[in-house]
Amino acid sequence: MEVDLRNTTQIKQEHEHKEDDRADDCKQEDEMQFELTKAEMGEVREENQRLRVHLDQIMKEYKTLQNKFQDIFHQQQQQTSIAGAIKINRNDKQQTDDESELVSLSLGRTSSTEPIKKDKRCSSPPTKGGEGLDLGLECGKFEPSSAIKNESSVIPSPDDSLEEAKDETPQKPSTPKRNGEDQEVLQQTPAKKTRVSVRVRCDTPTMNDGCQWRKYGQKIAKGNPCPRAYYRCTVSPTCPVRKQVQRCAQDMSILITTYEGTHNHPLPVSATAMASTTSAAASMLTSGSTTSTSNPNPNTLNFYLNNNSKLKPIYNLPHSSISPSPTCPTITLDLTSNTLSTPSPYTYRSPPLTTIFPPRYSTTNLNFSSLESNASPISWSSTNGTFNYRENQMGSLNFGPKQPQENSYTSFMQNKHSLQPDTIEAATRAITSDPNFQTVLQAALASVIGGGAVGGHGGDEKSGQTTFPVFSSFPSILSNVKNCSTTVVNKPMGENSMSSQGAGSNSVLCSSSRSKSTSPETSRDHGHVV
DNA sequence: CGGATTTGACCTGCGC
DNA sequence: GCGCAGGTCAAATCCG
Repeated sequence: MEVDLRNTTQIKQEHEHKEDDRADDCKQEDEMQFELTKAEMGEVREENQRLRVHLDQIMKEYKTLQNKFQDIFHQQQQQTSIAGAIKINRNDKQQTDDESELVSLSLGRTSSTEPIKKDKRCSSPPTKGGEGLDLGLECGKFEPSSAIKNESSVIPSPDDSLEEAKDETPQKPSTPKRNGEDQEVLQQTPAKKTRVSVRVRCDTPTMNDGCQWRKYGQKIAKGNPCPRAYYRCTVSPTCPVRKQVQRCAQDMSILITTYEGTHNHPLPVSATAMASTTSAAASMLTSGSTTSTSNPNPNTLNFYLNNNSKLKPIYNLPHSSISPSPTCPTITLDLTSNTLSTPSPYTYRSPPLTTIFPPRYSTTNLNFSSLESNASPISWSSTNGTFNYRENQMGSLNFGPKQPQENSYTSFMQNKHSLQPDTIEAATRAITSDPNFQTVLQAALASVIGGGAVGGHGGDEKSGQTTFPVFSSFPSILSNVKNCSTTVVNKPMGENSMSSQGAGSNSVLCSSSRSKSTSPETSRDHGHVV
């Protein structure tokens, strides 16, 4: 019994001892943990500090570039006004008149064979051209600050409601004063409807853009034997988005779909690419920068896509008949490209890229190249993430003008040969840093890349994560584009509904060094994206 | 039978 | 003010 008691005591003591030890261990562990956390916090704080410094530096650079660009632009304005006047007098009058009412996003070369029809409605007097500037893509003067101001409206989100205000509180298109002073007022009260028109070769009655539509009317438009159909978005009963579908009078195989409004509801994944594109394009109209009065045709921005040494028009000039009236600024995304075959002499001709990249995505040159300018293109190097003068290479973005008088981008680029390379680089950086520009670019790319999903069997995208090479140094673009494009980048484009097109059709070959090799056949129909 | 489409009527804006 | 053209409405019709 005594032994037992002693044993018990002993055990008790040992137990207590152990508990003490454990407590000590715990204490030490806690202390260590605390120290570790402290150290980590210190590191984080340091990192924070570094980032802050970095941010300050970036902001500083941004401000400098902004000022620099404005200076450059002012110089360009003077030059352009002279050069533009000469050009207009020579042979560009028609186009000037037509394009003044339209914004054209041309990821690809402008069609040279499709005549630009002169429409009564679109041939407006010069004063009305200025009208278009106010709410259109006013690139005559590219002001990052104003772009930042409107940044929120530029981000192409399916839920973004660019025109919600317009649609929910219908306003009669008043006749506001169209001068620079009223710019802000106009932006706040978007009286004009912004439309995004998509031209695409399509055999089906409508193109599958991923949304649900209900037809509510049909009309034979004058000058076009093909009826125009009117559709409403039925995904949400309150959705203000409408679209018009019409065959092109000149080419019945071309389907012209005009979108109006912005979806006020979540969209199916398959619809996001188109929605992003239209939304972003529209936002370029509504959130436009301030106007250059000296730019006779500032509403046109052309995006050229260089594909395998051939410039492929992804977005090009619309037939002016599509633009219904000056009160409705229209962006036309032209995905019909087979009319063009001759590459621009100013475009870098890349070697047969199939030897370098998988055939399906053999190259990724977004070429904003000049058709008229003799200047070499400015390119954005994917290797160092900057724009480089006369350094056009595979996987680069080349921005250039089609017409010298078109907008600030183009007018700026058109005369770029007279500028110093470093100046150009600074300016291009400034341009590309603009949220509007990035948004439209990303949306356009998303549309191009993601077209298979939208145009074909919507909604069967895969969740592959393929980084578009050209974005590797454009984190902001990349991050946004990822949302709508990467899911479709890997999609075999042959699946889309446009695969019926001939070999001469627009083939946007999105190169990706990381993409898995696919059959050459699947590389053909990349361009038909909607 | 319910939802989608068709189609003629009506409304509105714009040019003359 | 009138006519024209584009856009929308809503009843009729179609279709699954």
